[in-house]
Amino acid sequence: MGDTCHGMHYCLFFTSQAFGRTINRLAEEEFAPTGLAPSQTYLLMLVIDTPGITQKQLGVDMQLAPSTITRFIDAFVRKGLVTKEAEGKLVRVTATKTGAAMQKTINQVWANLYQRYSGALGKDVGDDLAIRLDKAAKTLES
Amino acid sequence: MGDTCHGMHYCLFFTSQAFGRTINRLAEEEFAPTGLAPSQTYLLMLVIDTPGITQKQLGVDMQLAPSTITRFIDAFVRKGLVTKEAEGKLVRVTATKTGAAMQKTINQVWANLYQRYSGALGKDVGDDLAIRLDKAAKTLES
DNA sequence: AAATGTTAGTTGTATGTGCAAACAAGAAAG
DNA sequence: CTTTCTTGTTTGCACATACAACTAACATTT
Repeated sequence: MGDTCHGMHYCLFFTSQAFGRTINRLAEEEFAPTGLAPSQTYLLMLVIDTPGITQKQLGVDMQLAPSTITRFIDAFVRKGLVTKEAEGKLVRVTATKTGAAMQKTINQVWANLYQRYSGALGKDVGDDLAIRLDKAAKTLES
Repeated sequence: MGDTCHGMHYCLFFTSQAFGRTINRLAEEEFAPTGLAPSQTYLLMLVIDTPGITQKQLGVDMQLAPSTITRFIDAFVRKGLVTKEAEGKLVRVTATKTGAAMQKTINQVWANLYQRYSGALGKDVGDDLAIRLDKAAKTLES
């Protein structure tokens, strides 16, 4: 034992990646009705909840690179889900009526996903893990 | 609250993805000396530690799709780090001398990564999180 | 042992994601 | 006020990764 990452299976990097892939598979199944990938669904929710949010802020919230946000938002524009509005060097993003109308579906599949992993892990275990991960991500960023 | 995933920031799917991206950035920095991406480094470690391991098993261990394993292993073969040996429908993979020689470097960068996130999060917090994630991933798979 | 099903691996293709470079708008410094 | 520095966004490229369709080897059933 000592102070290295060994016991490979208990290295935080690798456990988080493996867990991420596992829960991503569940999410893709449950989010299929939205026609969007899970990460994109989350992005759309952020836009719906915060009209006029900047791409910069979306990147910070999701820990995604600016270029990734650009591409996702452009895809949403093409699908008519959001509008972009330049304001100086900023780009502000707002959901269209079509985009906002997806909120109900999103809430539904989201609840389904929650039920699914909570059922397997236990509600308290899952919630606790989510809180720890959120906190840890914020700590590591600084 | 109720039984949905809201408070988006405390949805296990999204917190795990955001955390995964954050720690992946750290890992890419620390693993740079190996010349391999972090996931590939882990894969190579598995092969070094388990000579003759099948590609199937590697996929299970890392929660990666078979096609991904094929491509990573083929890249290793091209770099002369491992050899593939067909045994019926199985493919067994073993590190070459060159591949095995990387173990020392890998251990070093691994220790660096561990130091880095343990320093930020606290050793016990990080270790605990890794154990929880490992357990949760195994639970969700079944 | 022939037909059928199952499992491991591969290849084509598509998407997610990041980095580096370019660019444009603001801000700061001379 | 110009020059320089910073910041938000975009675009070109590269790589990670998955799925679907395919092949090959094994296992089961009859």
